[in-house]
Order: sequence, then C-alpha cells, then structure tokens
Amino acid sequence: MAIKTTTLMEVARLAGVSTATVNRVLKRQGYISEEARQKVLAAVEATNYRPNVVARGLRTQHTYTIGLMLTAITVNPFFVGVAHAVEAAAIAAGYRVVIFNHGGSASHERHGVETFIAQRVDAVLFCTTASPDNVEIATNAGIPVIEMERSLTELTRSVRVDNYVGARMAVDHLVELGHRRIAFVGGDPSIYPRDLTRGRSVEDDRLAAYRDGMAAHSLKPMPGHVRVGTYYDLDADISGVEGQQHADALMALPDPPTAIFATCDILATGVLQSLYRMGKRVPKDISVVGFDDTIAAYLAPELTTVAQPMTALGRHGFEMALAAIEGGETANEIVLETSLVIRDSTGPAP
Amino acid sequence: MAIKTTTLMEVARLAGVSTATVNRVLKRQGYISEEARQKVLAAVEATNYRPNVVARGLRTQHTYTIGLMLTAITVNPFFVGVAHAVEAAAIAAGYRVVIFNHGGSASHERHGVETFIAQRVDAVLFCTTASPDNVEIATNAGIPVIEMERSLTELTRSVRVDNYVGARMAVDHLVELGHRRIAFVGGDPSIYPRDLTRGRSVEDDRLAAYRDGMAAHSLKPMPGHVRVGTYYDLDADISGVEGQQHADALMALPDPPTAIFATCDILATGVLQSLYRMGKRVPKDISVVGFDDTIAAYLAPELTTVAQPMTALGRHGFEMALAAIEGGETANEIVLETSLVIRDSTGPAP
DNA sequence: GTCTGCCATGTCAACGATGACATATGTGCC
DNA sequence: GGCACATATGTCATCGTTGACATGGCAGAC
Repeated sequence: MAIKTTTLMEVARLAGVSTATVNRVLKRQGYISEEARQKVLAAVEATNYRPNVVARGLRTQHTYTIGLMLTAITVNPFFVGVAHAVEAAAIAAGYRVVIFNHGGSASHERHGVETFIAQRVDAVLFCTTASPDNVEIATNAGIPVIEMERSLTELTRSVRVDNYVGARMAVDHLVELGHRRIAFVGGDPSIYPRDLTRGRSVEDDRLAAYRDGMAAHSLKPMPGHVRVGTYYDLDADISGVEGQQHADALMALPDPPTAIFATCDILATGVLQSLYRMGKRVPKDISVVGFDDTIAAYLAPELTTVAQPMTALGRHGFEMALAAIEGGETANEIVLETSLVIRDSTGPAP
Repeated sequence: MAIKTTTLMEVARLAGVSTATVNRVLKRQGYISEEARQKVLAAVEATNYRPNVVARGLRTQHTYTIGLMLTAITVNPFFVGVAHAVEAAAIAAGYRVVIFNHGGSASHERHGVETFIAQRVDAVLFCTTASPDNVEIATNAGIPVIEMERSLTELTRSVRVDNYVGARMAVDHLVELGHRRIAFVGGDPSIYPRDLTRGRSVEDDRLAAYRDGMAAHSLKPMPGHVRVGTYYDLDADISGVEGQQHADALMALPDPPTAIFATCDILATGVLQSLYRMGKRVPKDISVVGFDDTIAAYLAPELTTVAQPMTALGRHGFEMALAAIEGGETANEIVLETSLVIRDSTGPAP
C-alpha cells in the first residue's frame, strides 16, 4: 500500500544526468546548460516527479510545517477564524499547518506538543494553552514558540488583542444609549491560565473594563449583575446554555438590567434565546452586546458585538513564527485593536 | 534556528549499546536483556530523546499522516464538525491530520493535493471536491482516496449521508403540521460536481425529496416556491445573505408559503432574519426547517433541522482510510442516516 | 565434543534529497 | 604556453531510523 513515486535518481537516470544536475535545475541555482535543463524538465514531466518533502525535511532539518495548538475548534468559531487566517498566511509562504485541539486538557495538550516535536515542526503557535508547562516543553526542545491571545512566559513572542479597550467600547456604547443597569455575563477567569507577563487573563481584562467603564460614568453594577461562569462546556461541545442560565437569573432579579454585555458571542446567543422565550424584545425592552463577532451577523436580531481581528491575529502570529524560523525582524509583542460593530441588538434604554 | 534534538545514535552511545538495541527496546520487539533495557531507558530519559518521525517516515515509507480536503472550514460549521471527528479518530489511531481548504477553487485544490503527495500522506479524504481531476491525481499517485459526502468515481470508497430520506423527513414533518404551501430554498446544484456513481448531487437529492414528498401528499409547489442559489458566497466567508434574499422574495409572492424548508442551517439563518425583520413570528405565522444541525440550537427560536451525523461521517471516513492503508476490511460505500430534530421553529399551519 | 536452538547484540545498507567539493571544459588575457 | 576564471556536471557523505542479516555466547541433547 505504500505510495510509489518517482525519485530524483530515476529522473536523473532518465535524463542521462546526475542527481545534482536535476537538483540544480529544480532549484534554479548554479550553472546548467540549456540542453541539460530541457532534458531534465522532460524527464520530470515524463515521470511525474514530485519531490519528497519527508526526505528533504530530514536532510535540511527544515520541515516547512508549523504546529497550531487550539483549545477546540468546535467550541468557538473564533478558533476557526484564527486557524483559517494562520493557514492562509502559511500557505502563501510555502508552509503547512498542523492543528491540534487540546480540548482544555493539559495531558492532551502535552501529547499534541510531543507530536509537534516528533514531527519536527519549525515553530509552534499556541492560541490558548491548557498548561504553561507545555509551552516550556516546546521551548526546551528548541522550537520557536509564539503565543496568541495571551503570553504565559517572557520567553516567547506574542500577539494579543486589547480586550480591555474592546470591552470598554461595549460599555461606553450602552451608557451612551442611556442604559444605567448594565449586567456583565462572562466566562470563568480562573479556567484560563493567566497572562503571566501582565498578571491578568482575557476575562480579567474584560471584567476590569466593565467595572472601570461603569465607574467612569458614575455607575455601579447592581447586586447580582456581574455573572461569570465556565464559559465553555467542553464535554457538550459548543454550549450557549450557560448564557441562557445567566439571562434567566438576571431577569428574575428585583432590578433586572436594561442591557447585558456578554463576553463571547456564544454566551450572547444563549442570552438572546432566554430573552426570546420570555417574550422580551431586543433591543426595545433590553439591549445585548457580544464579543468576538463570530456568529453575530447570523442572529435575529443581528448582534452588536466587539469584533476581534481574527485574521490579523492569525497573520501576525504566523509572521512572528516565520521571523523566528528564518530570522527576520518582528516585535516581541503585538497588541491588536478590536472594533465595536453596532448592529440591531442595541438601542436606547427603555 | 534548527531544532536540536537527541538522536537514536546519541542515546545508544550514552547507554553503551548499538542503535539496534535502542530500537528494540523502544519498539518492544526482539530479545533484550533486562540490563540493556534499563540502560537504554535511562539514557532515553536523560537525553530527553524523541523519535524523529521525519526520518522514520522516510525509512518506512509510512508517515502516519492523512490529508483532509475541505471546501472551507469558515464557510459552514458542518466542515468543522467533520474535521473534528476525523481528527479525533485519527489521533486515537496514532495518525495526524493535515487539513487543506480549497475554497471552491480547482486550482487551489490541485495545489493542496500536490502538497499532500509531496508530504507522502498515507491517504487522502475528500469532503467535497472542487474537481474530480484532483481526486484522480491523488489516485494516480498511488494514494488511497476516500470520498465523503459524494463519490465522484467508482475507484474510491465513500461515506455519504442519505440526503433524500433526510429531506423527505423535513417535508413530511411540515405536511403533518398541516402546511400546504411549503417553499424550498436550496443551494445551486450545479456548483457542485455531481456524484458520478449515482448521477445526482447532494442538492439534487434534497430537491428531489422535496418534490416527491409534496407529490406523495398530493401537493404541488406554488409558482416561485422553489428557489435555488449559489449556497455559499466564498468571497465573503459565511453568508446568510442569500437566505434573506430568498425569504424576502418568497414573502412578496401573491401566495406566500406558510413553511420554508432551507437545505442548510446557514441559509435558514438568513430566512429567520428576513422573517424577523418583517415582523413575522416563527412558528406562529410561518414555520422554518433547516438542514445540517450546525448552529440550529443557537438560534432564537431554536431551529428544527435535519441533523447530519457529522461525527459518524468523520469516523467512518477515517476508518475507511485506515482500512485502505493497513489493509483491513470495510465496505466500499457507507450511507449514513440523518435524523429530524424538532425544535421551536416549526408549528401548526396558521 | 559438537550440534541445535535460544538469547542478546551489533553492523550496515537502505529511504530520497541536498549541497560541499571535486572535476572537467572552455574562454580570454598576458 | 600558461594562468585565471567562468561554466557545467558529477561524486558522495549526510540527515535519523529501521530491520534484515551476521555474530557470538551459552544451555541442553546426542
């Protein structure tokens, strides 16, 4: 069942030259007579020769492959967007991407990192880590590591998003619309390893921005209006159920909010479903803002959300990896901006 | 910048044995004295040895890698589900998966296939092809090919879903609820290469099931009630816009439908948005059914849809590939069943 | 004692591509 | 003629792992 393909040697034999000559023709380097080139190209054509990148990788110690570590591509379309962007950038540069989903488990992630090392990937991109130890394992193996979304160690370069400013825009937007009772629905900050260089997680930043934003407008969250949970139900794949539960609880309070800021579009989805069941109209009765801009445009009403620059995140991540591999110039840390996309789920306070 | 890792040779030297002995210990085969085993294991531990699968792949002509060709993972969560299932099955069997998104372009797909061949993947899984030629290229290179979702040639094994029965269930469900004016919103059947062994595309099957289902209940589609389009707007990533346009057009007809069957959840999303804007209530004023069960559970109201067995599709696809690689037994064609998931978007005809 | 068979270990040629180095021919110039 | 240099091509060790084959020791059978 092994794949049978032509080798350089066979091409050389057919063309009546040495493998070195064939190699020179294909690599377009060194001196080659026009006659030899024609013979080689004809032989390549005739034999349907395709270079064996496995052999090349062994010889050159360069696999043109990068590993991309994700939490779980099924759990949040955010990862799909990032993965796609990384892949597009990689393919354009002649690299391949191998994706591994750790699903939140440090041991799975460990296995993925070992796989990457065994494969001799040229670099590893972590977009969310289950354990900082695994980042270290890759680093210790001599593989350049880039961290996306958060930086766990000072050893690695990173690309992240300015979650604080993003969340702040969401709050400011709601306040400008006249809302005073604004609730916060977030993920569990402790489930994520913290960004060690800054001492805060993504969720910490978003929550801090919410509190600061409220305070800046002399507002104070009402009792019970700040809700955090586990964000993802990894066992049950994507789960907006948590968003529903949060919204159910919020609307049962004596002073229910007139606006809800959810720190993830999937959570916001659950919020919208809960409100829909209660017969609340959005945004007439209550406004909702999400975060990510993943499925926001597919909901009814279309969701106002803080858009993450997934494409830029992926592209910069790959470019940093490339710089680490081939020795180019890059910043050690890039912070990207988010933008507020105003759609139909936010309106004036009732 | 190259990764520096221990080699078998270094482990052997440290343990004071030959590489063959180290290999025997690690592979647990052949005769090894307990003493040698201990020395080797200690040396492996001390040097942090990790096998180089690149070298192994060259030597054994077996890379433990399979290529997965998709249209575009960002365009429909269906592909995410399938990719995840393939990956899970592959990892459990000690294989790696390399994903390539052709985005609907035959030349991109061609490039992806060439990449797979150059990488010497052990098998290729096509989940939707841009061109049958590319399937042939892989086959000609001696790589086992499995087709998912449709089979283009008789040369390959395939796993597909029974779209006809699935679509028929949707129609029957609506008829049972008392609907007579049921509209069909589908993708463009011609954009997809047809299933050559059966002469029909996925969309053909779904449309045929709709027509047959209507006829079986002595119903006839009203003029303008059958709408097909381009399904995906690949340039603009996921696009539910088309679904909106279809619904806008349908509701402007003199005899608007009381139920709409959309052959993709993303299309259904657009339909729901359009109806929401018009102030139509679902399912009180009009019922909607989707297909895929990707984001159906995240919508408000939750969408009744025909669930595709994405996990089974991916698992069987990988198992067929494994059988082709390692020479096990499998069917040449597997047809999986769909199921109707009744949620909140369908109700009695008004 | 030597023959057979079981253990235990080592040697070495692949796998296919690469590129440093060696070799060989031609051209121009003093 | 001899030298320098550009042109053109070939040889071969190397990357790390694998496994067929060879080697050698030791026990028990004849």
